[in-house]
Order: sequence, then structure tokens, then C-alpha cells
Amino acid sequence: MPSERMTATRTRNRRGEGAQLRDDIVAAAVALLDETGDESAVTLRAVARRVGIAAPSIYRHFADQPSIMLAVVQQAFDELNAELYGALDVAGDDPRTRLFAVCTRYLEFARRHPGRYRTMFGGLWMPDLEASSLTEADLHALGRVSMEVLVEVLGGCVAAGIATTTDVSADAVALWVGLHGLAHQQSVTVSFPWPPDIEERLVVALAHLTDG
Amino acid sequence: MPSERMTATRTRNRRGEGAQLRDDIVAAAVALLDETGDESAVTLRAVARRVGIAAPSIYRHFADQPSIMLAVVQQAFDELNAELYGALDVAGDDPRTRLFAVCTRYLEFARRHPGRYRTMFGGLWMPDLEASSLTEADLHALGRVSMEVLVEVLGGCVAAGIATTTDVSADAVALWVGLHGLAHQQSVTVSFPWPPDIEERLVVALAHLTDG
DNA sequence: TGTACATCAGTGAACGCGCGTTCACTGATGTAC
DNA sequence: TGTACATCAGTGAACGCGCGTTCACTGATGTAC
Repeated sequence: MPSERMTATRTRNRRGEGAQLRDDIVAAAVALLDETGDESAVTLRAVARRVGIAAPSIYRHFADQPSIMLAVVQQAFDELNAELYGALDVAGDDPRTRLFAVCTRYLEFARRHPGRYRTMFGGLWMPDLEASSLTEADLHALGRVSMEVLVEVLGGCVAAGIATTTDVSADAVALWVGLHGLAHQQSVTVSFPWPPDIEERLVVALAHLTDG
Repeated sequence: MPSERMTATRTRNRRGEGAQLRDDIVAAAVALLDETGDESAVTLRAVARRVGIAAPSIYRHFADQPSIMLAVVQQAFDELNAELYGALDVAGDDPRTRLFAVCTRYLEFARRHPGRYRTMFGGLWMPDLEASSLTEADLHALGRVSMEVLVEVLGGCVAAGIATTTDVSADAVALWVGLHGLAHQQSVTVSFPWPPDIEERLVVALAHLTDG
């Protein structure tokens, strides 16, 4: 009889496959975050219950509780980056289509995983930089891919003559700011009196598109 | 000897002036939030320690712990609204100046009170609507003033012929989204590679200004 | 003016809870000889 | 092929802590008579 009520029953991993549990722990933390939308619900013990293991078992794979959250965030950024590249792959050659494909996919990610999005950009998981093994460069690297993709699609519009941007990288930042504002607010509130074309309005303005 | 170590010593209020403590409690909660930047640091007991009272004394003024947070958020929105009206009062008549005065003031508020800004728009304090006395209309009312001010200054630019907006209220929402994205990210990270003119870039694009 | 009393502002002790973390351990499984 | 042993994956009990909340209370202060 386990001392904590568990929501799952696991069979122990074979020798040499203990690392599998690490992935299960992160997945359970993500599930808790998505379901509750509340970062503080992702406690070490709640994660352990979810996975179906005893709480101390987590220490074989993570140094402490914040490390779990950090792993969740890093994985979430990887997923977001993959989504954006995926949108590019499917989008074809038209620069306007490519721009909107990326922006829409970004917003969809936030809508589909509001808890994760809020956590990624909420700053609460941010490690004490001196206490952690992460460098500030690592942190910036997490979001850099999104920015690179935006620079690429925005540059495509400029090259095609449908956007009047003179400083692509600065306007890519402005575009990201707009996307982030919309994504964040949508990840917080379900009911908000949005204009129906808020996304297009935002992207057209920030990308300085000249051609409908 | 008090049972909890306190950081302040208070003299008890005179009869009939007990309501004063309510303000002190909210002020202490705000101070904790501003200092730590962490909503979860604002516990009932931490607030009591900060005020210099015993923890149960709070129940004379708040039904429970979330009610404190709710009061903090409502007061913060009142402050933001006052700031925006204050910026309008000082700005004079030039519509471009008025637009930038409001936007700049909004961003300054977020930079000056990052913890409060994050809490206001972070959604975590949001009450269970059925458990709370607040209606959804009350919640929307909190942010409506900012939007009205934006509509006003944006409308002023259109009337003066320096902005090519056809739907002022929809573009005011888009402008707010941009401001919020910038304000939020700045309230989370101190080091971010912003273009130096990010604010102007954002406002000019989203307000569709035509004249430098 | 004096006194009994009601009210008000706030206290102190205690409760049960979930948390992160530690420690010594258990039992299955692969490996060396 | 058999067996001793090292390693690995994970456990169970316990710890101290801060939390939100409850309860019966205390002591000062204003008020009615």
C-alpha cells in the first residue's frame, strides 16, 4: 500500500532504462500545468502522484523542484520552435502567406496551451542565475528562434515589395511584441471583447503591409 | 512577546478607526508584491507580519486570503487609470503628443511597478466567479478605462488627419495589445535586446500615424 | 460627575495540511568468475 | 551452468516548515444612565 494515493500505477523500468522516468516526470508536470493553468499546482509531490511514483524518486532525475519547472519550460520552447518551423514548411512561397502562417501558428500555440504559454513568458520559473547552471545566454537562446523566424518571413515580405519596413530586425521585435500581447491576454482570459479581425489588424500594421 | 516576529510595531487604532487597518493591509500586500515580484509571496501571514499585527486580525477586514489579492488588483487598476488621466491632463492639445503621452505613461506604470502589472494581467488572482461577489462585468470594467482613453487619443489623431484608422475602437484594441505585450515583457525581464525606439515603432505602426 | 456596560480592535494558541527534502532501505536484474 | 555480487530503480517513514483558518479571549474606549 503506497503512502500517497496515486492516480497511476507504473511498472518499474528495466535496468539501464531509468532515464525514461525523467520524460514521464516532465510530461506529468506539463499535464498538471495544462489542466490547472496554475504554475503553483506543479509541486514535486503532485507530479510524483501523477506519475505514480513516490516523491523521493524524483531526486534521481532532478536536483530539486525548480529544476522540473525549468525542464518543462525548455521543452515548451522546443515545441513552439518546432511549430513555427512546421508552419513555414507547409506555407509555400507566397511571402504574405508565410508571414501569416507563422503568426497564426504562434497564436494557436498560446491558445492551445495557455498554461504553458503563460509559464514560458511569465518569468516565475526564471532561475536565480547564480544558483543555476544556466547562463543568461541560454535564456535568450530560448526565444531567439521565434525571432529568427519572424525576421525571415518579414524579410520575405520586404523583398517582395509588399512591406515597407526599413529595419527588418527591429520591426520583427515590434511584431513579436504585438503577437505576445495578444497571445498572453488570450492565454489569461477566455472572454474578452476582441474585434473579430484583431490578428490580421495587428500583423498588417506591425509588418507594414502595403498590399491586401 | 508576539508569537510571530514582526517587522513593524503598530499602535492599535482608536475606536471607530479600525477600518484604517484595511488600507494598511492592502499597502503591505502591495509592498510585498513590488519587492518580491512574486504573487505567491503575498501570503496572509506575510502580510500580517509586514503590517505588524497578528495573522487573525486580517479576518476583521477580509473574508479570506484571495480577497486581499483582489483588493490589491482593484487598487492597482485605479492607480493605472489615474495615471492615464493624469497624462492626458498634462499633455496639451496636440493629438500626437496626447497619444504618446498616454502610451508612455502606460509603459512607465508597468516598468515602475512590474510585480503589480504582472499580477493585474496575470490572471492568477481571478476569482472563481461563482464563489466571489464579483461579476464578469466588474472584471471587464477594470480595464475598460484604459481602453476608453486609448480610443479618445486615437480618435483625436484621426480627427486631426495624422492617423489613417477607419475603425478607431478596433485599432485601439490593437494598440493596447501592443502596449501590453511590451509592458508585460518588460515587467518580466530586465535584459532584453530591445531596439532603442521600440515604443515609438510600436505606437506609430499600430496607430497608423502618417506624419512624423 | 461617577460607574456599569457594550462595543470595538486586536491577540495567542492551536488545528490540520501539503509541501520539499533527508535517510536508510529493498528488491530486481544484469555481470564476473 | 551456477552462484556471488554490484548496480540500478525506486520506496517508506520521517523531519521541520509555513500556510490558512478557528476559537475563545483581552483590554481599551466610548456611552447610557
